[in-house]
Amino acid sequence: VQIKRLTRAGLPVDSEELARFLIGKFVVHDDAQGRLSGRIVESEAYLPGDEACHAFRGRTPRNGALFLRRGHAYVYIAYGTSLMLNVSSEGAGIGAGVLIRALEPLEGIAMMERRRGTGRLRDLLRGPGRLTQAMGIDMRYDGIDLCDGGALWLGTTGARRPAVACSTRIGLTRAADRLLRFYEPGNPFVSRSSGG
DNA sequence: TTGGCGATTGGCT
DNA sequence: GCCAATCGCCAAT
Repeated sequence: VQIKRLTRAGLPVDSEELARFLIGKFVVHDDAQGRLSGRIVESEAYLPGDEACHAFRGRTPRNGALFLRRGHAYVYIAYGTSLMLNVSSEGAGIGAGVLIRALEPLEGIAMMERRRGTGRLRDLLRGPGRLTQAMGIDMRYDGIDLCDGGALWLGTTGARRPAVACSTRIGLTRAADRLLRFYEPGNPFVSRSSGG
């Protein structure tokens, strides 16, 4: 299967549309030791004016990447242990993003197994903290452009858009009832079969 | 300077 | 399903 780079012009301009659009697309990391890739099966949108969005209280040293024009990586540490990968999703100066919550493994599975310390395929990329660990995505990628030909990028095979279901976002206390989580129904690599 | 609080995970019941 | 571990961030002191 040939994966082609997505350009910025190919990304929807709206955050919620981008979160839907990314289901069925690919995250690719051209690591020094080889290519790692997975198909996006679950995402969440964090919108401008959304209380759950890290950008809600304005720009800070941590969340600066959310304010870059769409198609940049925002990487942060959750709970002191897990790294989260997001794609900035609005114009420059507007803080919003899409969290990548789960991938279906495609390439580099042996390296993912080593990094995760498990041979269970289903546990490699299911969950936002797991997928960054397996793919070798760390804080060095915070703020990088995913559309500039670099080592971390978004791709497509040109396949037909899959079915997409939506639910409430996972793990939130604020704005917990908004239907901004998107996933491919029935896909076993989705972190949970439904939201709240 | 500090303490409360997470966009989670893994282990155990 | 429940719960503790873990630590950087940032609002309030």
